[in-house]
Amino acid sequence: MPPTDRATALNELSLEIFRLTSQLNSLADRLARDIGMTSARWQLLGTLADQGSMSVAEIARRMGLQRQSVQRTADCLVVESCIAFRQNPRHRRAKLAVITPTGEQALERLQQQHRRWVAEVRPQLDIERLQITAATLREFRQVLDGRHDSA
Amino acid sequence: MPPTDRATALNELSLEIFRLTSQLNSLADRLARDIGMTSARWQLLGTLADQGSMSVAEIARRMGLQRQSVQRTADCLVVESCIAFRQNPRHRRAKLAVITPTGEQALERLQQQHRRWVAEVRPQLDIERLQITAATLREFRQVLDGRHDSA
DNA sequence: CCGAATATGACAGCATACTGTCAATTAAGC
DNA sequence: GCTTAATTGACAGTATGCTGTCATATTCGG
Repeated sequence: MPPTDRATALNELSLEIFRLTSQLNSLADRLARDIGMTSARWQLLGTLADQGSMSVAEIARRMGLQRQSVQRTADCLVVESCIAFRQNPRHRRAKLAVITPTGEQALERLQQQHRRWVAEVRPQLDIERLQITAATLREFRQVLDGRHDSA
Repeated sequence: MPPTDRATALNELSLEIFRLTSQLNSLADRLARDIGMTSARWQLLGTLADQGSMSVAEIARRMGLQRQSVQRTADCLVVESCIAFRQNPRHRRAKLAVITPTGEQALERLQQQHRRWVAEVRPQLDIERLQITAATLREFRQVLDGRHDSA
């Protein structure tokens, strides 16, 4: 197989990933709009719910984003009373983000919306294929991760 | 398989897609930085190169973005003399974007950088798996879309 | 042929990603 | 223990998605 085909395959996959990102963000924004939430804030809230309490830098690493991006989203969530920062016994500067009752309530409603949507699309999805796809993407990402010095 | 697992699988896949989008954009920005280009502009330029000449609205549909987002990126590329708008015989308002010689030159250098990168990661990628993955993602996207076009 | 619906571009505003820089804190090495 | 490096949060600036709205151009139904 000539290198051209390989480049084409990579481009096709990349393009598909970009399109899907738009679709997923759009969907999440739509599901979250009724309760005044957005895709990015929902993602942060969900990550925090999985882990209990984390510093902003930890959340960023977990989500694969820059620290500063997460910081701003977190500040928004604090303003909306969905999360709060409490002192971190292990680090004076890096406070721990925790979900507030208001945040729990919002998340519950978001998850409800999400479950409803999953029920809708369920018949059209082969769950095992999606799992295999996620695993392949994870490997692909790790290849990209190991190449920061290419230029 | 209980619905919880299904939702988890969807979340895992979505998270992976978001992470990969960050990685891919970061990579493209890095490869393009030397020649003063960015990921988004490179993508637009590449799409235009594939198709010859298109209106902004056509490019947007092709890339799965909003018309207005593409318009602004296109305006940047005009300022940088990489593309130009010429009259459209079929539509007085919707002018056709075309690549200028400057744009061709930039694209050639970008593609050179890209080929170099592909050569680097080649040994670590199973091209057929990536193709299968892209196909699965396309189906997934079409479920989200609620339609079945084949872009 | 004409009026309504649709498509398009222009402009404005916003959400959220990025980078860069700085000071404060913690961790690591000698 | 002290110096140096790495981590963290804060702040500023930029890139690029989104939505909303308006005027204009095109297309379509009757």
